[in-house]
Amino acid sequence: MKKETRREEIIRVAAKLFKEKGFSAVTMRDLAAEMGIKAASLYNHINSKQDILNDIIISLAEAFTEGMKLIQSSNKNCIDKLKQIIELHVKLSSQNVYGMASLNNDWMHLDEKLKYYQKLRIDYEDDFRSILKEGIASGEIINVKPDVMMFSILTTLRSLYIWIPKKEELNLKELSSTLSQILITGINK
Amino acid sequence: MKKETRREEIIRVAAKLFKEKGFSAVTMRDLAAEMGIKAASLYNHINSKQDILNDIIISLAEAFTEGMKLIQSSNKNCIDKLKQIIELHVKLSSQNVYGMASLNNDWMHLDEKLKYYQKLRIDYEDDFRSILKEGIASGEIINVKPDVMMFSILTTLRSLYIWIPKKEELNLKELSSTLSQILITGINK
DNA sequence: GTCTATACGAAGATAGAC
DNA sequence: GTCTATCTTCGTATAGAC
Repeated sequence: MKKETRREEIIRVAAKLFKEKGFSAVTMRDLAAEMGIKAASLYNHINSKQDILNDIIISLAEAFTEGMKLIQSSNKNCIDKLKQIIELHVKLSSQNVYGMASLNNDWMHLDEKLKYYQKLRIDYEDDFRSILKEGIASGEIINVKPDVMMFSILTTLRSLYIWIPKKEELNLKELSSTLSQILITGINK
Repeated sequence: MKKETRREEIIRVAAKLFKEKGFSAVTMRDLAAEMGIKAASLYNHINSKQDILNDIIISLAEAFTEGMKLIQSSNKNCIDKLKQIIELHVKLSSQNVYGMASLNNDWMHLDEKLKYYQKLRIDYEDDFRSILKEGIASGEIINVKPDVMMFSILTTLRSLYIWIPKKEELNLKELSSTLSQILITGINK
């Protein structure tokens, strides 16, 4: 794999700080200190603090969009598509725990990219809801409000970043299948 | 009901702004403007910006703790206790949508109250987990990792504030029971 | 690629008049 | 209870030397 550029290193470290305190509470001096350099030096690699946030959030949002498009175009049934969505969230969240925090909590601080981000998010949710509605129509899924189902599943998946780093072992395959069981078939006997 | 004091009004308006932009991104000048006064005037009613956050978060966290203690001391079975927890979250979240945002996203900006908040949260999660473990022992609940179950249910409940204000009708009883169905018995047929 | 020096504005908060 | 005026610190960002 390619060596990490200085810019990528800055963005990675920034995401970690953003997760701990949020975008607004992290200063360029904080970030520089964490990198072991002076704040002014950061500007040789990035244009602005905003640019860092844009990069973190948009690249992740696009990864989710791409994953969803792949799942949609598959010929699986709806329950299997849901399982694939769960796997997608587990995979992307575990690969980029810090970025997921910004995606969830700091998207409102995007500037030029805000509209674009919001479109990606709405499209993603529309695709998700479509899968649930198909499942209801085909009889695979219970006929209760798809909005509430989507909200329930998606907020769990979107919060994975909070919780994944706390688990030592972290067998991702196992986590995906446990989550699938809980989210799809429930917890009662 | 008692008339809202100026201090309570400030805290209510602050919580609304904190939900939109986060604690760190809201300035005392923003808050004053929203109140129709000057920033200096705020300090006749509150001691500091920190104080506002403390008030918002701690009062909510204590309400959750109180609710959990009541549920625990009841003689219901575990599934019914879970349903009561869901009702508790729906109730408190709908009563204080803005405060829930701070509770979820800005708790790390607490100062003196941080330790106390963290204790309340950990105790709450311990109580929640105990209920799940009892349910597993009694055969009411499937025998999969209680941590993953708790995470899944609790993150959904903690995110209700994002979603509740978007629903026009908002029949709280109905929302609680739909959520109970989805979270407890799953979504598959 | 990093530094020092610095510009410029905005932050939280206080003093004291009305 | 609110105002104006102000203090002090800290924010992002740039210029130019090394």
